[in-house]
Amino acid sequence: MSDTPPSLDPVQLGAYFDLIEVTSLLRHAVEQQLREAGELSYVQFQLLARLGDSPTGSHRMTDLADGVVYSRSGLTYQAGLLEKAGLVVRAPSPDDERSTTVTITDAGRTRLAEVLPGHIEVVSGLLFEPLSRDDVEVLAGLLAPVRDHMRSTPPRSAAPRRRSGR
Amino acid sequence: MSDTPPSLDPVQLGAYFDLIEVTSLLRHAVEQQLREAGELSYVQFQLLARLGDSPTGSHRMTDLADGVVYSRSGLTYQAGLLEKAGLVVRAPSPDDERSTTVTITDAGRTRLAEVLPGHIEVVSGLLFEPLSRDDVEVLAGLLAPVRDHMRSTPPRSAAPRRRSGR
DNA sequence: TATTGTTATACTCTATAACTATA
DNA sequence: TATAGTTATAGAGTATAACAATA
Repeated sequence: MSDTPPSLDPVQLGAYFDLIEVTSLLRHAVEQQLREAGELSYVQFQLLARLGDSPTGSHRMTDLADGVVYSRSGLTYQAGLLEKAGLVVRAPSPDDERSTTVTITDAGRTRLAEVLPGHIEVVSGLLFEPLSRDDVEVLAGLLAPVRDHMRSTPPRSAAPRRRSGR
Repeated sequence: MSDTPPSLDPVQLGAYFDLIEVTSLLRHAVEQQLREAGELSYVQFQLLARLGDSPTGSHRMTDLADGVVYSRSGLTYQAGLLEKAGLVVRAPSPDDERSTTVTITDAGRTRLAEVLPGHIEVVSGLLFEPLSRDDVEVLAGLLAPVRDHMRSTPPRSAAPRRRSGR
């Protein structure tokens, strides 16, 4: 509580509101598509996509928790659902017995492939339709630094127990 | 399933992912701030802010439901919470007996004022810090048409049949 | 002791459908 | 009949804290 003047000019305010509104609507539409096309929540889709992107098809729980915003117990819950559905498997990590390695299964990849086209279609039709190629490039150029800034600011998933340096 | 080429180029994909990630992190931070500073969920804050912005301090339930994405029952639930907390009042509309008019109370305005500085500080520090004034203007210029487009797209259940040129 | 992950639990939120009442 | 809103209910998702196991 020092010298930060808390105010947003009208342009900032508009950008902020539009950002929230746009992603809210987009998320809503995408979640519906994922649910209908493949019985997946958005978080589950993100996890599957992340695993599918990995060269090994695997990630440690902690890495997934850092990538996806939520808490560890939340990740355990979601990973449990995915495992129950046969889309991933969990196994102790070879190098560190404390860690759990999550790996996407063939069924998981299949499910991902089933869902992806519709997903892309929604995003394409809803988000990118009114944007030219140049627009998209500009947008990407604006968002990347913001993302980096947010990522570098506070550690997320590992909730600091007691005194958290700040 | 034939002529729809569902694909996003790398730039689009990056923009999409960054958009989701950025708003996810932002939302998370903002929700925490709102909760700590004023016992408000984000939806509740949006409702209060919308009412506070109105010249009359009032809106019909339907208008609020249209503004905030969720279902009517969800709005009833949230409005109930706000009313229980004394931040809004509900009354039958004078002109249309079916409608309910929601009005922000003085306590609601006070709460809003308590929460707003911290809210703006979070948004400012997290979203706008890495962006210049020009950047923000460009961003706003990109988001506005997207928002309009999304708002004007009525049903998105299962109508992916459109392939215009690209 | 610190880290990784799980479990138990409690709670918030959202959606669906049935219902009331007004137009 | 159509619209506005509420209620009941059921389910998904998240966070917190306590816990066990490994480093």
